[in-house]
Amino acid sequence: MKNLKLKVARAEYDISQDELAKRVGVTRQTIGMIEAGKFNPSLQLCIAICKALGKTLNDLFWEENSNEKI
Amino acid sequence: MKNLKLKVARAEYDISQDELAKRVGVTRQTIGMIEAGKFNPSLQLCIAICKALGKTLNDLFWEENSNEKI
DNA sequence: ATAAAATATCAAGTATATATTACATAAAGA
DNA sequence: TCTTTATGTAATATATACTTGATATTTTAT
Repeated sequence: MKNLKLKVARAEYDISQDELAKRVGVTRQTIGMIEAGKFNPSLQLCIAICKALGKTLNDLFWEENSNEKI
Repeated sequence: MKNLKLKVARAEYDISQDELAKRVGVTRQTIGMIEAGKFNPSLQLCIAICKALGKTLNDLFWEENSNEKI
């Protein structure tokens, strides 16, 4: 499934996929694939992305509605 | 680095590494390695673990103090 | 309308998460 | 003591995250 939260957070910071990729040490393609929901990033990469965008894991990678707590 | 939060959450539920592993569809060794901090799990596995233990990504996998926001 | 920048996507290669099998240790109970 | 359960760890195998390099399309600016 697409990760729109990531795309939005990147837009808030006004940085390109390429720029974010450089900041977290991966390639532009990897960021593109994550936003497109075409794969399953590692935890460390998710954390690096969150830090680069001033967000937390829950902000960018947690689907509230897929959680049955309430 | 060790993931004590995961070990504690598992203890709260009183389930073994093996039991948690079965619930999330991996092997006991994989859970053991994550708790021991010996590798970098995938996002989907982290999410599955969180759901099995009634926690969120931030609860189990986010290090508050490694975040420079404040 | 054209150029530049950003994104999408693809094929082939490398690195690493995860599985499988196995052995070892410690704790708990019979 | 002997057995069972939980855990740690290691070797080899496989699946897949991620890279590299390339082309194509879309968006934005001039």
